[in-house]
Amino acid sequence: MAELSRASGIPVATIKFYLRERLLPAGERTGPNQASYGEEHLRRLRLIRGLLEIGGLSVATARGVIDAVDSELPLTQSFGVAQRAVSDKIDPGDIDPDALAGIDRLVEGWLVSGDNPGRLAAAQVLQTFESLGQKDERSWFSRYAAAALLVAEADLDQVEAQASREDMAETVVIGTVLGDALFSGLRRAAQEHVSTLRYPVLPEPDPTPTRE
Amino acid sequence: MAELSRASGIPVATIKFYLRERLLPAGERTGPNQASYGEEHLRRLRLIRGLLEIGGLSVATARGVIDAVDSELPLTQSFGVAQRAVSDKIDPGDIDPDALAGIDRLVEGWLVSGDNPGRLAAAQVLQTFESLGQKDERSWFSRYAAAALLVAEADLDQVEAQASREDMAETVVIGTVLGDALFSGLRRAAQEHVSTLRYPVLPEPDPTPTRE
DNA sequence: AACTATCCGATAGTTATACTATCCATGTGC
DNA sequence: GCACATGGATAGTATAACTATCGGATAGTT
Repeated sequence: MAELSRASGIPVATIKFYLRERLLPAGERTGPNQASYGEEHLRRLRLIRGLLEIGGLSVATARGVIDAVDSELPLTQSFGVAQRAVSDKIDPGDIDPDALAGIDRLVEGWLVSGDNPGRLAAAQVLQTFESLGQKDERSWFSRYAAAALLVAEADLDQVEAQASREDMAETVVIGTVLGDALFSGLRRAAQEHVSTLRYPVLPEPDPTPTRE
Repeated sequence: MAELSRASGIPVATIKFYLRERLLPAGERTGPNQASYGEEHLRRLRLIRGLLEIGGLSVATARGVIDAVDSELPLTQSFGVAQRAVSDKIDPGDIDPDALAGIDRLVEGWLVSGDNPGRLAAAQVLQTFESLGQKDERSWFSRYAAAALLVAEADLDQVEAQASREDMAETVVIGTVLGDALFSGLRRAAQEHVSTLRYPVLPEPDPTPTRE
């Protein structure tokens, strides 16, 4: 275990904590008080840290996500499980039906079930925007929807490119969790880019007075 | 204050807490122990709840974001301020230079400064994907970059559509924070859509045995 | 065999965050 | 005149994610 700690950079006490929380499977016992850990444990630790630090998941949520990877669910369901695990529960009851209808109009033609957590989350955002009086946000949002579709296609393609079912399931899960972080990072970079393009920094007016 | 609590659905104790934390400006004093709150306070409360609940920000981070709205910064800097407020500090030192280079190649041609928090965050994600052995993720990511660019254009357009500088600043901020939530919601919906398209639910095989 | 170091597992403690509840001195409104 | 609300300050609570310590046992060293 000390070795695992050294290799991963995570303190022993924390590794024990993850074991207790069933995020990390127990090592192979070599004696009543000895166990050995292998490459898979190191890999799993990296996954855990990715989910917690980058994905910002709670330990409980991360356990759900990891269980989904380990489960033998058909792939088509893995997305749903991963999505539900990372989305915090939203009571459809306290979402403005108008906002829900607004989202549905935005994604017209999409095959989305009524309890898709993303649909509810998007409606919540729309509701907040409207209550803040943001104007004409629907056309703004429709461009988000178009981009989301592109990304979703990319996600599915990447999943299909995996060799085995386990690899696919893992890609679904880390794609769902870390994909959010990736996109928001790239969006921030793109915002700076577009902003710089549109409002070029004017050449600093020369502080040296012109000679005359 | 009781009235503000009733109108917003937020307990008085919590409103006091927000006042203490300087998320909410003090009401207009009508006496040494009396103050009145107006529409703007209600609006601000809604903004606060949106940032905390939907955006998932901490109170401290939300204060930074709100200060950015209230500040008189030129708009071009508001994005940077908002981005820095919502991104957790990443030490560029513990990011694999290869991952950074990978992201830079992905966004080749973009005008992005070296310390853009999104660039660092994206590199961190790339690093995690690579350490998990995800294969061929660069081409996957490049499609994210293309989508991010679309969204960033939409963001800037929406900001430009605002009437006043304050409205623009607020749009920058809520767009930065809530836009992440919106996109990930729409992405989840789109994933279900694309997945359903590609793997249609087979018509349930009829459980009734055929007569013969 | 003695001794030291390490291990596992359990338990308890710590820190940070976001509230939430209580007090109290004042002041308002009937 | 007086019950009651208000604002401000202070203290308490709940949860989450670690982190530190302890005890019994075993492994390796000599």
